[in-house]
Amino acid sequence: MINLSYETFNQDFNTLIGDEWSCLFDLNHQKLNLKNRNIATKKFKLIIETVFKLSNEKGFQAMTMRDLSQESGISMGGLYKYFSNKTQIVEMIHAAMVHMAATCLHLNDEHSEDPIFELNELLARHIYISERLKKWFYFVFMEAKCLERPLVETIIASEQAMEDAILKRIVKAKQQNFCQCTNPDFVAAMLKVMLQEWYLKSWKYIQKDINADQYVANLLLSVYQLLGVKS
Amino acid sequence: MINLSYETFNQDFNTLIGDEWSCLFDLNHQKLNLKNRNIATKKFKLIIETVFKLSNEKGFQAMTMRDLSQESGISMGGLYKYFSNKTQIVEMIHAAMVHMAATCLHLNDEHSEDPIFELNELLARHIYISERLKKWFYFVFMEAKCLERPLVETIIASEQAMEDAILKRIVKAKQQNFCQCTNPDFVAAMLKVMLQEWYLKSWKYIQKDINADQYVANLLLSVYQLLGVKS
DNA sequence: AACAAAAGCGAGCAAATGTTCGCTTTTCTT
DNA sequence: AAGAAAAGCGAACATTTGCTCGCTTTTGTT
Repeated sequence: MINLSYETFNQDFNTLIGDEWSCLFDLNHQKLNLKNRNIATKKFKLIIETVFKLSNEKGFQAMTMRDLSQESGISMGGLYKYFSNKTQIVEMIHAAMVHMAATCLHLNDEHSEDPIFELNELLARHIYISERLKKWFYFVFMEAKCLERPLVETIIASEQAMEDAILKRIVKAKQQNFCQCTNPDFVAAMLKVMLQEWYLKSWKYIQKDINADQYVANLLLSVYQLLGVKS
Repeated sequence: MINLSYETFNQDFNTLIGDEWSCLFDLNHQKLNLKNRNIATKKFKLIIETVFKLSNEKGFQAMTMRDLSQESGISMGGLYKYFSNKTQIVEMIHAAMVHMAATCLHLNDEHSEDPIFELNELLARHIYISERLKKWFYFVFMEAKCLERPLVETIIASEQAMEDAILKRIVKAKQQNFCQCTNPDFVAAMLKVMLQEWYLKSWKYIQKDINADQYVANLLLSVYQLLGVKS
């Protein structure tokens, strides 16, 4: 029913974007006066992964610059070559994530005739990108409050956009008599929340030994059950 | 199919527990040397509601004691009569919430023969308690990281317990041939996450004018669809 | 090898933050 | 009404925290 797998998605991601850290470099090296791409991407990797680790342990606000310095092994002064202040760390992470997600997740791609197929593909793509950028999604979700108001609203809006995109496909499927769904809004909310579940509770699925492809399979099965898809 | 409503639940809550603020008083007045119940419950209400408000705006960590003082209109010294340090605020809120939830949510009540009915009741009860204690649930979910490790693990464990309780009823229903469910784990995760959705995204449902009872109705409909309940 | 530019360092500064304590005001009992 | 106890106050203190800047080390080019 769907011709995607995490394997192939991940290859696409690699060719399309490369890796997360050079993306960070590309988006920020100008204003930070970073010249050596090789050094800088390595440092970005080290710093941001440490930020993820410490934020995960006690939250971004509670993480001090001294914590970050000690844990990453980079001095205070050294750190500030890679961002100009603490809140900019969150902004950088958010901006890079949005950039990467937008590059490979095409909400408006509707080249199929079958709205159910479109829905499946939308869901699968989102699971795959959040699998690849698991820690980024988790971080942005948990620490969004550190951002400025307008940016927070951007995040809420893009969440809503995903739910709307799901809803749109369900309604379309219903109109075209592909399914019988009496509560499209609720089903859309349910599916969107299960997209978040994948990166918010990833430890649970690692523990259960369920990978992204298996999760997608479960999710698509639920789509059929919830929508009452006619075979 | 289910004889519960938020109306009746709320009445039970009031007779069983009274109100949130006197609960806070009862649990803490000894160690804080608070004598006047009347004054103290009013202050607790004022302080904790302000904590909810400020935490909601920028997070508990980012909220300073001066913010809390200014917004509540209580002096710094005055505040410290109602808790002994900042982290104790989170602990107090958490402890009171657990106490209230445990008092009126009985995970082990299985007096019915019908496991589907039991499942419905479990879900409805949880929606209702999280409706009543909406801000408490939201706060604890968002600020759990401020707590000590063992307490955080308590929270994770109780979340897992809810999912397990749901799963148990699904499996039971399947064994007794009430339904045909091929992915009980996934369905259990889905239902639990929709319980959280109610208090994490409450603004969405206020906006859509969907109340707790309507949400429960939607949820129970999904149970039927996901489990393939035989009529 | 020499030199300039980039990267890295960490003690030190200013501001912010949690908490205290001596004092005043309110409350309640007798 | 008087007095004692509880509640409330806010300036002051010690610590923490984000951040800078003069300096050293590393890197890459000629």
